[in-house]
Amino acid sequence: MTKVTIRDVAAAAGVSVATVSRALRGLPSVAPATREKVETVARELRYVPDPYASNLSSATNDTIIVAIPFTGQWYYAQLVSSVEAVATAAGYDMRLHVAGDDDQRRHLLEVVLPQARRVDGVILVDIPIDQGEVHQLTERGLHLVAVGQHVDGIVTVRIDNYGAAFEATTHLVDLGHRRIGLIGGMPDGRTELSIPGERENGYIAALESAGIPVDEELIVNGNFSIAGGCDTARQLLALDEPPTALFAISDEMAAGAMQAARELGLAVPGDLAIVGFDDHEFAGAMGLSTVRQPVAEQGEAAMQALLDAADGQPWGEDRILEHELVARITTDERNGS
Amino acid sequence: MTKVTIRDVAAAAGVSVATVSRALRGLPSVAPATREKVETVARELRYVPDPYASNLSSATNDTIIVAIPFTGQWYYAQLVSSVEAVATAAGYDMRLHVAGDDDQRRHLLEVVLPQARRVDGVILVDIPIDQGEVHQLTERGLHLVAVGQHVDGIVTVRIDNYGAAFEATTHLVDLGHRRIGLIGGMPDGRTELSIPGERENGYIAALESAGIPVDEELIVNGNFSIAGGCDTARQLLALDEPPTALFAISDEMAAGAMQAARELGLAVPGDLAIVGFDDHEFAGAMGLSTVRQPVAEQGEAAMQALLDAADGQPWGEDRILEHELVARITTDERNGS
DNA sequence: CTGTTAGCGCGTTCAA
DNA sequence: TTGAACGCGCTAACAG
Repeated sequence: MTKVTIRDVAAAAGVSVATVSRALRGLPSVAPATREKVETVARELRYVPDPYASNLSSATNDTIIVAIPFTGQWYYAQLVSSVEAVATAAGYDMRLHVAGDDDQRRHLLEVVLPQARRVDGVILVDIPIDQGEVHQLTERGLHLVAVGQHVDGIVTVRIDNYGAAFEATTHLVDLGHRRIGLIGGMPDGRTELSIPGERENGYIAALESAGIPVDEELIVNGNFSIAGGCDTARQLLALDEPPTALFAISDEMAAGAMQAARELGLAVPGDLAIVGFDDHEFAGAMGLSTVRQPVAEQGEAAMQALLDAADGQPWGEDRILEHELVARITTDERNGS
Repeated sequence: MTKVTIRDVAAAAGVSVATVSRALRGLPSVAPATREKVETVARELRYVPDPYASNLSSATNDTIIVAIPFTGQWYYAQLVSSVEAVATAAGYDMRLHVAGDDDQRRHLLEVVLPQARRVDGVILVDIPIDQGEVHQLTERGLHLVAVGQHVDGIVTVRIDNYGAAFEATTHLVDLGHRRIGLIGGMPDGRTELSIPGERENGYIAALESAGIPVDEELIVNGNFSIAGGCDTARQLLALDEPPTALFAISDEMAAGAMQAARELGLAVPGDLAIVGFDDHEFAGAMGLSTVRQPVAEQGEAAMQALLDAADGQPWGEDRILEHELVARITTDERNGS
């Protein structure tokens, strides 16, 4: 790695390093001829500033951290990828941090972030945080944005999980179902996510507003995985009075439920209707009815909110994006197969 | 962001900054008592070294770049995630670079990487690179590792794509199929990936070794997407003499094919058998027969190869990992539905 | 074993 | 408009 430094450029251009620095960053007070000379030389020498050195001396950082609970899941991958696009376009570096269980969460919020150097913003995706922690971090000058679940005191980008679950359940009710199972619950190792609860409340409210009694037996925990969805669906379908429809609060779990139905020889939607949540890229191919949430838009909005905050704009209300019920084959009444 | 520097620690501990640096990094020549004192003070002050400053002065970097053609795809997300785990454990920072089309690829290889500062290794995932470019980069001191497709002169981690495709096709032949369509081709905007060709060759060889003539009409380009798989499957099934089985060289395309079959009212595997490639997380739930390739292992092996290279070990042969045919419902002869 | 002296490569004062 | 000097926070070389 031969390295061409700002000094080499200065020498070759016959000016001082300060002038090179100014010229290359487009600062005003540089004679046009000088600037052009410097730019030419820099290009010839293939000079690129060392970001470490430059950040070190300028005390700016232009780096943000995105914290997610899990890696490898479609939803988080999409989200991160959309944040990254906006961040890169704005000249920011993005770093990823995974904080799944409560220990990791605490470590992130109380060790990594408070001590983080060269970081000016954090996007917390489905990461619970209490007011004391919020205070500690904002006082340190960190800008915070939450995605997914609401956090008091900081900008939150999310959808209406309650309303979306209400619509999904009502869709099943409208098809005539009265025994509707809910595959909900927390991902493994988590206990304090609010999103599953919000969706469960939407489910319950929809049943109540349709005059259908809520049966606790029909509410199970599928831990947000395909395998979990499969297991819990099997369990629900083994009940004395099994459900005729299932609402899974993630498409992974819905896919698992479809697998369980197939293994049990049940026709979907003939014997069992299924609705998922997210509109995973595979949902269309599987014919899975689901609630679409705008994943990339949430990532973009979150990064934009961070940029606004860094720009000195005060935080406003939660930014609530639109969801949409997408009815496909797994709830198609004309399709009995 | 109040910042506590090494000087604060030195002052509080009553020693010099050099001693603090040595003590905290576990270097040998430090008195046990001094070390303990320094460590205590550092902990109380919540001191963490600034990585930028430390890299700047040590001229080490401990950063690698992973280059992938696309973002958001399951295969690449898994791979990156597994590289990241090994990199983090080894104390390396990982940066991600997306180089999809040929312009981006050229920009990466001829601008970003040659000029990259503070980077000591690159993992190229399905990124073609010619010998001149390899030379230019290795001469600059960069360690290179390829994943997916073979590259002359550098360590490559991959599977036997030819053999895997041969097995998948033979599986269909063994089930009695003689008209077998291939959904292959390049992802949108790419022209020089070798993997699709290798799999296509495996397909052709399997047919020939079974004495089945190769029909060019049955070989189509699904550009590695769900939508592409759906479109091309529709196209194949509309032929005068349509195939009774399809081999798609990615699970996404296979899923698209399943969707097309359903829309056309064809039973799978009764009317149409389907085999995919990758063993995507959704393949099990869909009952899709496929070729499993060890995704995470490839990422781990690649990062390990990079560490070995940084350690001065010479590159050896290609590291070829095992694949495995996973027969599920879409090729189950007992299942006519 | 420890402290002092030099930088790493850059941005940012000040004078000039 | 330009340049010299200083400092960012840390590690490396040398003394002692």
